[in-house]
Amino acid sequence: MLSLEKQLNEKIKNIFKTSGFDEKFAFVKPSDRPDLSDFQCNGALALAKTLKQNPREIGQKIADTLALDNDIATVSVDGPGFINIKLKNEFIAQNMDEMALDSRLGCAKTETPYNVVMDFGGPNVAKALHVGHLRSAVIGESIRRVLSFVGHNVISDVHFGDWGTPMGMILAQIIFEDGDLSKVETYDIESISSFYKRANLRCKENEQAAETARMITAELQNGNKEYVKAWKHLRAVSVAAVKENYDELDAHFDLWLGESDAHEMCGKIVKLANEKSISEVDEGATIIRLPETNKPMPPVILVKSDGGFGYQLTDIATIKMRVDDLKADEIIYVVDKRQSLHFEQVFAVAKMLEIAPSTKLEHVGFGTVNGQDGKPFKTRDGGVMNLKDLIEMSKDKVRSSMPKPNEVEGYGKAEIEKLVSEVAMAAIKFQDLKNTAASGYVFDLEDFAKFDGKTGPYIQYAIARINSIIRKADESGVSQGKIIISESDERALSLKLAAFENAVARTAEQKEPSIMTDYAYNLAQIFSSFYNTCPIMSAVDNEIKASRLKLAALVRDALKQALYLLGIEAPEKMLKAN
RNA sequence: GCGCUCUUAGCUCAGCUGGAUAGAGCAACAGCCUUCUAAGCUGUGGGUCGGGCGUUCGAAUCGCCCAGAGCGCGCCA
Repeated sequence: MLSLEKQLNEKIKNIFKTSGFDEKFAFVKPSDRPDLSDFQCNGALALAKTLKQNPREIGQKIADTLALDNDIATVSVDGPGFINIKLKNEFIAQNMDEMALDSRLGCAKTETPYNVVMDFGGPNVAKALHVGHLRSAVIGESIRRVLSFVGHNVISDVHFGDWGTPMGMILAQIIFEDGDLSKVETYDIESISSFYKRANLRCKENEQAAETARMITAELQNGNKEYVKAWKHLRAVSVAAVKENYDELDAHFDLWLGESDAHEMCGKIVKLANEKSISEVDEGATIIRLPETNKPMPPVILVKSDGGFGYQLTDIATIKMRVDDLKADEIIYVVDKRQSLHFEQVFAVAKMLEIAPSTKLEHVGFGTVNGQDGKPFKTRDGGVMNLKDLIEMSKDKVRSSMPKPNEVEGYGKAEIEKLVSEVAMAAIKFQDLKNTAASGYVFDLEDFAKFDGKTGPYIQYAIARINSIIRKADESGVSQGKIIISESDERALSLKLAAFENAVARTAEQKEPSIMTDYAYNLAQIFSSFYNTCPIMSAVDNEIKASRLKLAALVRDALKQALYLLGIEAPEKMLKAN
């Protein structure tokens, strides 16, 4: 089916076409003045500018034709030239009936599906995920779900940080403390992580230690058997730990490749750059200079003076692999926006090397999670907060508001814990996703355990209440019927439902999950008003009862789908302790 | 120094080709549970959209200047 808004746009487009107006202005948007109209078209204003004509006259011409349409209740031209459109209730109702039959809720699949490779997550060996990793995982996963719902073929790759200097630092630290690498394979993630922390400190203070670490890194990359063997263990343990984290976040990765997998290709890229004569050797490093602009554009270091590959080279090589092996039409990096210059450089080199001639490269940068001081968040001891701790904190808060296991029939320990997890994760993810990705936000521990107002649990709660009504309807044999719109809350709710497609489309276009959180919240909010003013099961009129039941079920479907697109679960019931 | 991104209600943030009375949530205050889960609903108060100039019939939105903040700028990733 075509969404209501799209149907309306078709009508307008036809009028523009027959009137000889540029069709690019032929579209409506939900009215800014709900007291005056359901939708407004500002096209006359834009047209007037290009045609140098009176906007009200153009608007009136369009409005007069539109008024003849059977689905339109009233059309008026107001103010400087807004075309205000009010739809007939029957048209909206019929649209809802169609939407209820459509498993995609009015969202047609794209006619031009792409192969999209998504690079998000970005975990590193020996580092547990912390709050800084939250955004990439949560935003990336949401965009992944949205793009694949829209119909693209999305492949996600975690792009594990497993090949840089930190590898040499850890190995060096272990050798420094143990004398050799003989005990490496007995170390778990905690000890590897603590080796890394000590390595970090030591290399900062001691230039000699840093030098040794770089040397070991280079030897590892050149295939030193002893180092490779130890490294394999570090990597395996880290991947296993990180997988657990991502499972809990419900972030899905099709590929678990890492920087190390691009190693061979890195060598080829260096060769290619040399053949094309775009690289040069400077101070012992192999670099590519980029065209001067008005902004600082440092050269890209392919090979460091110690012989190790630079991380930019890894990203460049990975682009080639994604284009060659995965046939990527588009590669999306969901990475901290502080890396924007890095990606600008990498994309520029990819272009110079002609390794991705028809692939769109895009960096979706997100802002940092900041502390009260406006700088990237640090705990009191100067460290970063573990993601696991954040999740536990939120779970504790949820758990304390829940009934104890077996207090509610069918809810033993396992069921309660599942519910606790679903609600806590909803609170955390929604809290993060409701912010525009590009802007950072101030970290407040309390925010991740809030369940009132514009939060994930609020939306889950709306769904749970609808589920409850539907269960009741099933028990008493009441079934859904044709939608009838008579109350203003029914009308408002229907119009919001009709906007689902628009919300999905905008989220996909802008790769901006906050558009979806906003929509989901507004829909849940309008439903809550409806819930209070329009009784369903106790409605006296059977037709109204059947209509409202169907409307409620449709809201549930839309909210569940919206939450799915955000990576959030929708529990059947929301329980609360007395 | 150069560049990028920002500055909207007490706090955290929206604001869809430039448009009509700039919107939410939280916090505050006042109501609503014998009625589909009160994690809810209804209402009230609260903003010279950082400052200035300009473009325009019209600017939170576009341009320039200023002030303030964050981030980035060759061998960490």
